Amino acid sequence: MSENCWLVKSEPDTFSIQDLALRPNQTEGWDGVRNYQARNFLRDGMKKGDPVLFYHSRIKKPAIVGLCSVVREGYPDASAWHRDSAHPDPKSTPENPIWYQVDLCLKIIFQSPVLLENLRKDPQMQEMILLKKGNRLSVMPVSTAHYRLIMEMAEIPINSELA
DNA sequence: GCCAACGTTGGC
DNA sequence: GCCAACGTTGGC
Repeated sequence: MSENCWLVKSEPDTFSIQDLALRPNQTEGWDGVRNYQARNFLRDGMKKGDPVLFYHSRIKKPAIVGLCSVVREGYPDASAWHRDSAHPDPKSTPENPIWYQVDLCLKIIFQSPVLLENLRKDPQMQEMILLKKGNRLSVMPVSTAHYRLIMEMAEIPINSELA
């Protein structure tokens, strides 16, 4: 089992971590991503068991609000060729899929979410992709060091959810 | 293959 | 709600 850590963004008005908690098995297919760099992480990078931080964007206080893990590795995103998809892409077909997704299962909703503003204040966090100016990636890797610091900030005992 | 125009993201 | 930054598209 690999040890890579990730972060996914979601607008809570569209899909929040509370929505994830209500899904069967608290698991959801992470579909609809239409960016090649993010697609590559979904298709090639994310492995079963990898921890995935869940981030709420486009709200007053953007924050990392919880932790999930990858329960199914990259497979074609069928929403691309479904009629009423929110993100249709006629170039992607079952024979030649362009877009990929993983399945994510909820592990923890943080009692104390890690606010973006607090990450910005922390000198140890400045290299996070999330904090880079103009960053729009919705799926990105997180270093193990940053992951541990974030879990610390969220007051999650470090041994409880690693591995 | 350049680059202007466009649509989208996401912090503020 | 605004707008800067970004990725994609398409004319040339």
